[in-house]
Amino acid sequence: MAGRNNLEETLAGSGYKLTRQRKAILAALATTGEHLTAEEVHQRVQMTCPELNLATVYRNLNLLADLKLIGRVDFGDGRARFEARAEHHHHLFCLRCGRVIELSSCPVQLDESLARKHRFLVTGHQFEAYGYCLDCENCKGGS
Amino acid sequence: MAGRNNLEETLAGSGYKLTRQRKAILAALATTGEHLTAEEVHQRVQMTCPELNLATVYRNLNLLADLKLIGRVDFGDGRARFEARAEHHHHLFCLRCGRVIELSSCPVQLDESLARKHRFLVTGHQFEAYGYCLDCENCKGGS
DNA sequence: ATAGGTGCAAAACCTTTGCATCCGT
DNA sequence: ACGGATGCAAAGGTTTTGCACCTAT
Repeated sequence: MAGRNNLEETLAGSGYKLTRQRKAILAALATTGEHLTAEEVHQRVQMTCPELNLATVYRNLNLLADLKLIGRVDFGDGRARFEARAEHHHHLFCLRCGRVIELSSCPVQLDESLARKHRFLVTGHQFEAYGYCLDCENCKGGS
Repeated sequence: MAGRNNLEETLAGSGYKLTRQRKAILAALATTGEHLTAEEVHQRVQMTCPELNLATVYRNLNLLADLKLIGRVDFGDGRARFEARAEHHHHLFCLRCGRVIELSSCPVQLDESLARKHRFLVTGHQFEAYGYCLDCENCKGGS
């Protein structure tokens, strides 16, 4: 597997230092499948790195996301979320319970005709789908 | 055309008052094809309604968007933007000059198999594409 | 040793809210 | 006249920044 080691090597290889704080942040994301806000990362990191400051969490989450070592997601609720998976992918977000389902394939069809028609070079996109997971869909009408 | 009149009637018909401020805000959006932040709406409205407060702009943009009388867009830069077009549609956003191109068709293919596979009811989605418009693409390498 | 990283506190930024007053119906 | 709407100011929440000190290399 190309796990944490790969991340750490890449980080160090880019001229960035491998600090205790960065290890803790990477570990917090790597050991959960969830999509954490900076605040949540900060909370989880308290256990292994109690003095780690929230500003440092922000600085590092942004750095790691810019380096594409982690992923940054926007569920439209006004705060950024971060996840271990760095590759391009999308999510189904439950509006009721907040559950997140990862999509393995990208449902966006950006063909060349679109680019030609609008004379626009698409370099990336962001897509998130909203709705209700099975559990929440069932009790939507109920209670 | 079902223009401003329609909007005003819908608003009044929903039990909401048709104030000078709301007229000005609707007019500001209707007379531009752009996607304005609350701050930008506030600026443009100064001409016709100098005392209109920014808080009122926020209250009304949110109300109008909730009533689906205007559209709310998120380009991922941390602030909401609003536009006259209320129907579901998407954009190409130029990362260099900020130009926005409206897409007439939705390039997202959310078929039923996806819902079935993940046992998820998709009620909406948000999608924006990023890249470079023709002008910016040309001078990207150059200067 | 040195450049980069961190902690702390303060500020920036966008947005919302409480309350007294005002205005559309 | 009534209830919703507004203006003002203050606060809320997230994220960034300045600076002195610290630390990985």
